[in-house]
Amino acid sequence: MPTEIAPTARSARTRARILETALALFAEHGYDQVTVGRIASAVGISEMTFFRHFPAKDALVVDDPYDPLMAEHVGRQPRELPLLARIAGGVRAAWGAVPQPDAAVVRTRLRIAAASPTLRGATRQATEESARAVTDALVAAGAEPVEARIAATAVFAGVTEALLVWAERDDLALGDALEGALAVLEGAR
Amino acid sequence: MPTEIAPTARSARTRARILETALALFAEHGYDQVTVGRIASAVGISEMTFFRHFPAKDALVVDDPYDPLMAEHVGRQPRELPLLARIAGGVRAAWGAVPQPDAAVVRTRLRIAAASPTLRGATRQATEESARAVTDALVAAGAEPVEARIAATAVFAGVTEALLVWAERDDLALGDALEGALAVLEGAR
DNA sequence: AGGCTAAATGTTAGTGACTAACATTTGATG
DNA sequence: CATCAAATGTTAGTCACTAACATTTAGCCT
Repeated sequence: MPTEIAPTARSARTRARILETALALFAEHGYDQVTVGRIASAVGISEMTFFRHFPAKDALVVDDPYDPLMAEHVGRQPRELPLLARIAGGVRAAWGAVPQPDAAVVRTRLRIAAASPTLRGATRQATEESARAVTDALVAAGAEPVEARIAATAVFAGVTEALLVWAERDDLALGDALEGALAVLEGAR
Repeated sequence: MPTEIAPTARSARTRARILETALALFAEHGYDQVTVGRIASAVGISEMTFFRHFPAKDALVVDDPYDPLMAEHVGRQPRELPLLARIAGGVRAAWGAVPQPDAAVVRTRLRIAAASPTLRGATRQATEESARAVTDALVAAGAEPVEARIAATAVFAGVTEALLVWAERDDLALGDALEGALAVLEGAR
């Protein structure tokens, strides 16, 4: 029998309980005020078990599953465009192709992230991986590697900033915030 | 007599010794392998004294004194240009106006930073402040605040990435690396 | 030179994120 | 129901960083 890759149902349940409990505590008291020990005891597990399900405290808030999709769409953009425009266009296309996430949940996470300098750093760190995926796609499409890397980093930093701005507000649609950022990054503003 | 603002000579000497010792240790063993305790004992001081001179371990590597200058030059760029181009132009102008730093020292620091994920995060975090300074200058010059913030974040992320790329190489002049990044960010590529 | 005072440094004790090694429980499966 | 692996627990430790309080050092005035 091959090694079990998919997590057990039990494991998945524990993980979900940790996440749920932690986000609620963060939203109420602030990320930095809630220790891992407090989360663990609220869930009814040991600290050690927490770290078996999440590699770090910040992994509770920072997560970013869209990289491959964005890389794919960026790779398909017309090569004549400047790099920034190709990436922005790819992000726009990927956004249109993905099921719209639950804005309330995303906003909760991003608000938590925006409120803590520690977490803003971790969030930016996470964009490094998105940028790398997109860089690779551009290079595969013939772009110069250093230029691709710089352009991808810049666009994702800008998009991340737009998400943080959006999270802080109540009067803005997620799609509009994204579109505004992409316009800036395409040089339209 | 007014309160002494400037640090004492003794304090400045201690600070310099810490910095020197630490950078040498980092360059030899890697940032994450060198504990604060090790730095302190190499210098011949207590850990506590270390933290009196530097707020955190990463402050030894991450430092960034050019913000006001860049904000000033960005504020002077022609308002008709797109935001990215204004900021890129301002960075270019500021770079021309500043005494060229000792490339070897800068490279050492950036190499240390590039080699550790922790530190790359801290470096990016530090660019947040540059971006804010420039954002304020743009807003003062009439730009829309959210757009300015996104553009500034993107440009500084790109420039930072260019510096990290440069540090990894031996065959590239600092000015050329910067110029290449600015060209990308202006949409010229 | 000799003492005064403030800045610099040291000591001790603690918190919080994380890790390693090893023991125990739990649950699905034959 | 016995079994075996996955999940969890326990204990002990490291490292960055902080707080409170004691001690030393160095410039300065008489």
